[in-house]
Formats: sequence, structure tokens, C-alpha cells
Amino acid sequence: MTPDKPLRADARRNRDRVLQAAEAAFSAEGMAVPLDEIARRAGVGAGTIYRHFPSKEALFEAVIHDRIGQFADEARTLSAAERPGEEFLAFLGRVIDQAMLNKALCDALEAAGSPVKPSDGVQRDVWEAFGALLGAAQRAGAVRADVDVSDLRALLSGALAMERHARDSDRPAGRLTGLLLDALRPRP
Amino acid sequence: MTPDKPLRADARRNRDRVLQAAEAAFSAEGMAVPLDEIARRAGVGAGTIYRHFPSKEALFEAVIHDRIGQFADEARTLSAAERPGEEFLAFLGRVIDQAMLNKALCDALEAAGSPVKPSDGVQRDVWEAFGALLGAAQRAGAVRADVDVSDLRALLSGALAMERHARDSDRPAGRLTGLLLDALRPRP
DNA sequence: ATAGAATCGGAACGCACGCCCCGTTTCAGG
DNA sequence: CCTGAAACGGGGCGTGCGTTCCGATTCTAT
Repeated sequence: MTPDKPLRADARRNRDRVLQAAEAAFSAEGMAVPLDEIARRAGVGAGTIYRHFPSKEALFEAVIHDRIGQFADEARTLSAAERPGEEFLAFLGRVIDQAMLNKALCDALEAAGSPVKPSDGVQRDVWEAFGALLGAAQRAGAVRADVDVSDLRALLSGALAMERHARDSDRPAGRLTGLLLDALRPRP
Repeated sequence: MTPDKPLRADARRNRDRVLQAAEAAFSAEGMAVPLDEIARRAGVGAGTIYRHFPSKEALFEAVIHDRIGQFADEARTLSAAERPGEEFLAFLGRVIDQAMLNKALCDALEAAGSPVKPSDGVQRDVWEAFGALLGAAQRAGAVRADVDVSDLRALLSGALAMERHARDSDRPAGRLTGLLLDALRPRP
């Protein structure tokens, strides 16, 4: 079993086209986009997608993997920063901002459905990194101690829901999320 | 056009059965429940439901109408209470608690999708009432002035998302929502 | 060039849902 | 009763999705 047998030229080309089309489509509409639509945009048939990715979810993960990994890396870096408390809150704000521009990110971040698939290394990785940054912020005294990483997942979902509504009703972005993040600070 | 022509006995009986089954089903699973399932539970055919309600959404509204109306009435009453500020925050907490026990309430409260149907009097009514209570709380100085009723919708959606996650990860209920509601108070 | 395998594409499948049709059953007034 | 109209119910339609299949096509090693 050779993990990376050289692909035929046209196969490699089509695989890249699919990834590119999927990135654009998922970014705009998230998992809700039909697979046929991705195939159409990539100029290939639906069967071609399944030759390269075993399922729609696998394609989604292939597209989102790098982006999510960047967040995990950033979180790990910031854990060792000088003032992890401030970095933590600013970082969450950036994550939310990015997710508002990229529906795929929303879906990936909110996909912490009850039964977290153990096979899903990306999810595990990103939340471990977020947890590390949260811990650092708490040790720095900038975030309440009674918050854990599962609270963080809930918080992110809530903030994303709030920002979606804010956008739909042309209210200034980030206000409610700012209130929520402020509420994470310990009582003064 | 006689608005309430006396229904035949079996028709009335089946209509009630449908409403009862729909209430239970919607309460447990929200709008996601298939209509066939409601028909099965009511012991009728799917066609019978459509004889009494023109669409699934109409059935949903018939089921949720009273419940939503109760919240609107309560909000109006509390607007005239002695300390509307405290009442406002406690009221929001109760609404969220109830919605966590009743997925139909969640769907109804979050159904403030971008294009609010003008025909939907129930939605309009409840949000007007919530807005009145919000205004009273603000006049009493208990809630920040820069919050409006569309913020309230966003806030409710966010809180419901957070509480859903909290339940899935067996975290104590209401903590994050409490934080969020506290953040609505003016700076001390 | 040619054979043979890898790849392609889109028609076809299975499923689930909201909704409608229509032969059959049940009610209620004369 | 008895009969016409009202109501029933479940099978069927249209839709949209993810997925699979297979004949046609294209690439590459010889």
C-alpha cells in the first residue's frame, strides 16, 4: 500500500479543481451546498469527486483542515505569549470574525455535536489548542476560573448565532460578542 | 364564509388528536419532526392533517400560538411591574429555560429569519411585547441603553445555542446565559 | 501506435420529506 | 333507515440530496 502513489496527470488536475471549487462553495454556503453544485463549478461529474474523496464530509474536512489547523497553531503560539489573557480574548474575536466571513468555518467550529467522532483528529487538535490558550489566560488571571473548554465551544456557538442575527438586522457587528467576551473576565 | 362552522364529530375528534400529537412531537423534536410521524402518532393519515391545516407551518403555528402568546402577555404585564429591570432579566432566563424544555419554542423564537413574514402576527406580537419590557427595563436604568429588540432576538438565539451545548456536555445549565444577561446591565 | 488500465461523467439509485389525490368509510339529517 | 355529503387514509407525486455504477474516454508504458 503506497500512500502517495503518483496520480495520473488528469486525475491530479481534477482533484485540484474539485478542492478549489469546494473551498469556494463551502466558504460561501457551508455544508449546505449540494455536491452536484461543487461538481458543476469544478467542471467535473459527481462521480469524479467520489473517486478522490470517500464522502462529502471527507471533502469538507480536506478543505477545512488547513484553516482549522492554522487556528490551532495560533492558539498554541499565543499560549506562550507575554499577556495570554488579552491575547485570548482578541483571538476569540478574530476567530468569530473569520467565521462570519466563511460559513465553512462556522460549520466546522459548531460541529462539536454531542458525539464527537474520536476519529476526527482535526476537531480534537483545535479544541486542545484552544483549551491550552484558555488555561494560560486563566493562569494569567484574565479569565474566570470556572470556564472550561466545553464552555468555550458553547460560547463560540452562541457568539456565532448572535453575530448572524446582528448581520441580518444591520446592527453593528461585534457588539454583543464583545459584551459576552467581556463577561468572561473575572469580577473586578 | 362562516369562520367556525360546527365540525362533524369525528372531524373535531381527529383535529384534536392531531393537535395533541403535534404538540408532543414538536415539543420533543421541533419543526424537524416529519409530518408522517405526527400523523402516525395521532392515528390518522397524512391527508387528514392537510384537511385541517393548510401546511406544516400552519400546524406548527397552531400548536405554538398559545404558548408564545403567554410569553407576550407576561412581558406586557412585567413592563408595568415595580422593578421592570430585575423582572426583565429574570423573564429572559425563564424564557430560555422553557425553550430548553420545548424544542418547538426554540424553533419559534429563533424563527426570526431574515425575511420576517409580515403576516405572522404571532411573531410580531411577541417581539413587540418583549421590546416594551426591554424599554421599561432600560428606563429603569437596569439595562444598557444601546440595546434594541433585534439585539434581543440575537441574544436569545445565542443563549439558546450556548445552553444546547451546555446540556450536551453536562455542564451546569444557565451559567453562560447568566453571564450573558449580566453583561446587559449598565457599567457600574 | 497500441493495449490495457486508470479515470471520467452523468445517469441511475435509494431515501426522506412535504404535499395531493381519490377510492372508501363514516356521519347525520330527513 | 338511507342516502348524500363530509371526512378519512395511505399510496403516489415531485423534489432534492448523497452515493454508486458502468460504458465511454483518456492517459501512459511499451
